[in-house]
Amino acid sequence: MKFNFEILHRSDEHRARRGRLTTPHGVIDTPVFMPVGTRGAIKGILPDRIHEIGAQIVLGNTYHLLLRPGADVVEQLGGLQRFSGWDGPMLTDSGGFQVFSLAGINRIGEDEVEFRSHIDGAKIRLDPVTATHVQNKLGADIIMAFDECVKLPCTTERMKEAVVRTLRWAEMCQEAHLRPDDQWLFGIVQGGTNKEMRQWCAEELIKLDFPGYAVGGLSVGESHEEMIETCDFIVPKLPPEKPRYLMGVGTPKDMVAAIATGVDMFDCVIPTRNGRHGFAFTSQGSIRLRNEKHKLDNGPLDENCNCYTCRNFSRGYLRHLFLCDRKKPEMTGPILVSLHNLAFFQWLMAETRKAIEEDRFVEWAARWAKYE
RNA sequence: GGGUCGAUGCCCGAGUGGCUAAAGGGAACGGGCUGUAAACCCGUUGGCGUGAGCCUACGUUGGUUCGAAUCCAACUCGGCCCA
Repeated sequence: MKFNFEILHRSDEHRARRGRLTTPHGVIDTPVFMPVGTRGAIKGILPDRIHEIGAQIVLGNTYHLLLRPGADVVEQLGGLQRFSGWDGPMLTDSGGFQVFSLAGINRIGEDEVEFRSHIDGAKIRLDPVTATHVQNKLGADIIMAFDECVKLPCTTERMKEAVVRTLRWAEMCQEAHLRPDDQWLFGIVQGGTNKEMRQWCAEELIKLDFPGYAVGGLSVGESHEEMIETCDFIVPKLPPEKPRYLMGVGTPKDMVAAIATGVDMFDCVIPTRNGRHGFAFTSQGSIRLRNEKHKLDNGPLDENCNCYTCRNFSRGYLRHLFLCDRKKPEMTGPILVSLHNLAFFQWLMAETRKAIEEDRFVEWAARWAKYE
């Protein structure tokens, strides 16, 4: 049994689920937060620390790895796990998000997207079949359909166009998929905050019977309330026995609220990016380390955290690492704060799982609704 | 002792009659970051006022002028050169 997903606990009071996802490279407890390692590395963090903080799965990105070093290179160097020194489960994004995030320098055709490489300006073509085959070569346990993520707000016509494309591409990805026994391919529900679009997209994808479903196209500018409202509408319509993944989300508040709608998986660059920028998440709220009030603070980032950073370094020291040269912090600072943030996100998920198991999720979620 | 150059906001430094509360940089302070083109980007930084605006500021004192950081004189301090 290479793959399996089981719900270990649920409650009648809410839709949060405590689950377990089994993959060829290991077991993942859900709800789960997946650190992002776009180019085959989580910026600043070595794999042993990723294990230490309890992360069970990390992300990679098709677009970036396709540009450099190329899917063949990764494949010949043993696949993404061997290549990146991470032996646990992995998930690769399809590059679909780059269609959106690199908007303005790309052309979207019926069945392909042309990018201008951000590295050297060369024209890069990506299509559903290529994106799938690249992900087959990279070898992650979970791979994603190549979708189109539209920037919000947008017209209904534009959204419909993207959903039509996403649906057609989803089927193409499924047909092109070369390793269905080793890699689970997830479909992605698009539709922005438009419920009609969301429902239609979900219904059509469900007909294709993917082993897991993602909700894409959120956290792209809409409010927290709109995002959660959309999840609250669409997540319960996804097959309950399959994993649900809310892509690109999010903040602690976003994630706990989304778990309440039935989401099982998250990924976000926020803990690492913000960590590099001197912004720490803690159980007591967030901290901007550059702020003067931490200058003489000898305490850890988070009294309740047991991560390497919190065990060994004070806020005052971390602040110093960011401010000893404002233009170019001591690299240890970004590394230590990224590590802490990831550890905090793992702690948050572990505690949330426990809260679900112990039937005190509602109370737990209320606490995080007020975060920040 | 003689000559010469200089003294600008927290620091460095531009400006050499009005468009100057004064370029630019540093430093300090603050904000942003949600499937990573991001160890990045953006603000604020004389005082008071929400604001129009008012006040105080370009070493000191005095002068020229409608008007001076900018021109003149003396002085104070500093750099360099000559004795």
